[in-house]
Amino acid sequence: MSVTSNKVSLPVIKRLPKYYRYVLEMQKNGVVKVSSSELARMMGTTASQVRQDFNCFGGFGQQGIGYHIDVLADQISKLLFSENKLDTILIGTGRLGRAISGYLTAEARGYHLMAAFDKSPEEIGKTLDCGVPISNIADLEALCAGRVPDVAVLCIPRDSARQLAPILVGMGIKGFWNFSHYDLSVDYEGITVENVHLGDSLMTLGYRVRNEHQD
Amino acid sequence: MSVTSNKVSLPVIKRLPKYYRYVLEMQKNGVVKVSSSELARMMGTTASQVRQDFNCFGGFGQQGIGYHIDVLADQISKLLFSENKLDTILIGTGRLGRAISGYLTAEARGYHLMAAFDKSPEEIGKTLDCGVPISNIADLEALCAGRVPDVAVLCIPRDSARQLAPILVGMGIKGFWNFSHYDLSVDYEGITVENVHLGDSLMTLGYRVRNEHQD
DNA sequence: TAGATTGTTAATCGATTAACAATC
DNA sequence: TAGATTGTTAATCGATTAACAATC
Repeated sequence: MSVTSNKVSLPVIKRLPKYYRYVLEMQKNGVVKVSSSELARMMGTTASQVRQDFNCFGGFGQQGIGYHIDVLADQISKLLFSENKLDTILIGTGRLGRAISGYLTAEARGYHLMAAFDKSPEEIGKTLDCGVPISNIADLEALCAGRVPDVAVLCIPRDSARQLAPILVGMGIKGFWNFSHYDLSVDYEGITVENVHLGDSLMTLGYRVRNEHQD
Repeated sequence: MSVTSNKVSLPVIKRLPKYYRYVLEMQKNGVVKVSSSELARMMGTTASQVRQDFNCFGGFGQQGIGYHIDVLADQISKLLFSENKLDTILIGTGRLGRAISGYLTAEARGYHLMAAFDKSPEEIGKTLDCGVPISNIADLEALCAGRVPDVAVLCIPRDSARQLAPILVGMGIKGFWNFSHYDLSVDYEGITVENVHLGDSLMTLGYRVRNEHQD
């Protein structure tokens, strides 16, 4: 029942939020139990994979019966969200940064935005919609001296991210959600990076649309 | 030299934009050639993989010499961008939609934003920063009758995306860049979807920060 | 020619899928 | 008990890595 701790593979971890969405939806609709094959059809995968995935965490089901939605929802949410929210800082409050900050505070569970930073004098001193003030990026280390953030969200250009990276890593931040065109994960091994490169993603889509759907 | 067309695997395609970034940067810095091992170090992978990847497209290098930066830049850009930009529509002009539209028109190559849609009466009639007017989502099919978009970017809630999906697929749109919490790829096989689920990505990061960096 | 480095085939590794015994 | 469905081991599949001949 508890995490077997034998290091769960990244593909499995990345599927957890998707399981969670489908489970929450079924729960909302009053569904009580689900089989691995039903869940597999929703997920677009196989029943085998569903069972393998859940058994990475000890198994959530009952032989002969299936999976109870409530158990699934409870167990997966325990995996995805801990009791303590992750202290998070936002770096870069441009258009994308602001969209992300709204998302972070309004929709995302498990994160707490403790500060936001920008280098532009026009931005500094303003306040985000969520009430968090925008601080001078120069004061980053001073303002985080009392409490080291768990996670930094980077919405700044490539070169700025590159400059800042050693400072952020040096501060002891362990996780990055990276919208910069800069690959933190390559330069700093050992830290956890979730890259969401909008440009890269668009290029990939373009390639596939052109090459996989020949007109 | 030309694409061997034997269906390139998705992992390879997804690495192309990253290769492209590093190659462009080297080109900017006046670097003339690079070896597979140098490129591998930057990418965080092996020289073998670099050579395997490039050979999916016929091979861009010279034995004994390495890869000419100019050749790489030229070949990879040919793979990633075609002569004709992809006609693109944006659906949902909220905070995230607007950030994406700015990105799409200002920074992303290979795409042309032909129209934007929203259902909110306050939004309809306004104009995005890039000059594209916001149309009523009810007029979607009428406005796209003349030219079917290649790609749709969805920045709307889950339920709206679900309602709209059959219409969009029915219109003949082949590619989706999906910021909704709705998994188009599962319900409509055969279409190309690039999912960029901000929430999922955050959940994954949280799991990894908590479990891979035990304090 | 000798050294370097690619292109390409072979080996390994890991993730997915299949099979089946356990059990509700 | 019989049917259903999980947990788990085995087989397959695909992607990554290693090895080496080709060649600049």
